[in-house]
Amino acid sequence: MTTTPSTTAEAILVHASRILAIRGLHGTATRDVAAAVGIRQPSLFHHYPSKTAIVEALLAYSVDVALATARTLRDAPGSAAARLYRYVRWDIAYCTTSVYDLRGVHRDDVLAEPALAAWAAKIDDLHAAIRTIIEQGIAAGELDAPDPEFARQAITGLTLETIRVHGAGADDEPEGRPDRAAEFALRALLVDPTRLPAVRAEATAPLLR
Amino acid sequence: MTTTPSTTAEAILVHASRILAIRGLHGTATRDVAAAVGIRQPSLFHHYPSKTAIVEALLAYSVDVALATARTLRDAPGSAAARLYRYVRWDIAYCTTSVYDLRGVHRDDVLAEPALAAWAAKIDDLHAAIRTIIEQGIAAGELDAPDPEFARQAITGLTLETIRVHGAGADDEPEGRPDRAAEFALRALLVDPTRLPAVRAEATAPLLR
DNA sequence: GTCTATAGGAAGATAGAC
DNA sequence: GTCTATCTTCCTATAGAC
Repeated sequence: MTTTPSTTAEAILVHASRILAIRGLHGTATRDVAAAVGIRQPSLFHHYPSKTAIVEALLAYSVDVALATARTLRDAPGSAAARLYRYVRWDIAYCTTSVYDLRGVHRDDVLAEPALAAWAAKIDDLHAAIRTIIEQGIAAGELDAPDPEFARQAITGLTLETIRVHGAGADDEPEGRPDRAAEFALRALLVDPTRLPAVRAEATAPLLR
Repeated sequence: MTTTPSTTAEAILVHASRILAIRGLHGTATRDVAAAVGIRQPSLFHHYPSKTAIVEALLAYSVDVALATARTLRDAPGSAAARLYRYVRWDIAYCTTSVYDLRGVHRDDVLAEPALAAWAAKIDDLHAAIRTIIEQGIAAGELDAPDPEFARQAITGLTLETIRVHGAGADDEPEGRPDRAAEFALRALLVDPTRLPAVRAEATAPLLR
């Protein structure tokens, strides 16, 4: 958060993400972004062809890696509970240690924009991969959820709110957040909650290839 | 959702809430609200003095009752786990059975608006009441959470995402949603998860006065 | 209570100088 | 790569007729 961006294009993304997080897509004026960067509004368009392109760059940063990670974990060996723990932990760590404030990027005002429909579809794919991991856990008798899709929604809500609170600037140690969120989700889903330490241990170990 | 509003003022709230849920505060144009209602844009201002006043009416509907309910449950007798279950269940049922689409009302683009700061403060009070119930549960040895504030955030995220998905129009039975969300939260927090049926039974019974 | 007309400003984006 | 100047469109809100 305190790192000075090296290029103007980077600085635009940083400041745009922060304003977007608070004011939303339609409340984020290119003039305000430019002012935060320290340039005039038309200069933005030398770096990005449109306001939408700025948001797409942030979506790419947020969604592409998450989708790849979720699919890797979906197809990885090991217990589904540990893979789910690992994903939640990774996702929150990835978003909360980023230079960008990614709170605003997954909201309906962004994803309902027709020009961004492809990103909404990618997020659907991401959700499907996470749901599959949950279903694997249920099939293996590790997890218990009456409706895997509801469990996925619950984890999404937990994750997004954790990222939101972090972005809003809570001052307690952010180090523990990813693990706390993953533990909360797994405690709610594990058939045998006493397995949580073992699941955490497996999820914290280096990933097998 | 299919009920025809009785008055124009009501119809404005219904349609404004739906557009607000998708497009956000700054993306919700009074022209679009008026068009959905079937009147011209300036006619809105006969019923509400400003666009902000429309949002305030929705915030009042959403927050005032929730705050009163949370404070009542905070001070009510009975186990804290059951009172927490009851709150989550009630909150989701209240929002998902409303004529309004309340997804957009708790978002940062609304609550960061200077004119709506009083409502942001009320939501802080609401969160404090819920956190107190969690702390009561921890003190009583019923609940286990390393950080009560984090547990409160997790429940908020779970609740908001459940309401969001409902508003987005998932077609599965919405009847089960409030209980599923409350069960998810309590399973994650109960020291002894096998007590969940007893907690649910207490939470479903009529509230003592 | 709804309308037309319009004020007054802010938005995204382009043209072209330097 | 950044600037000034500007186009065009969209916004909230007001005035006043019916």
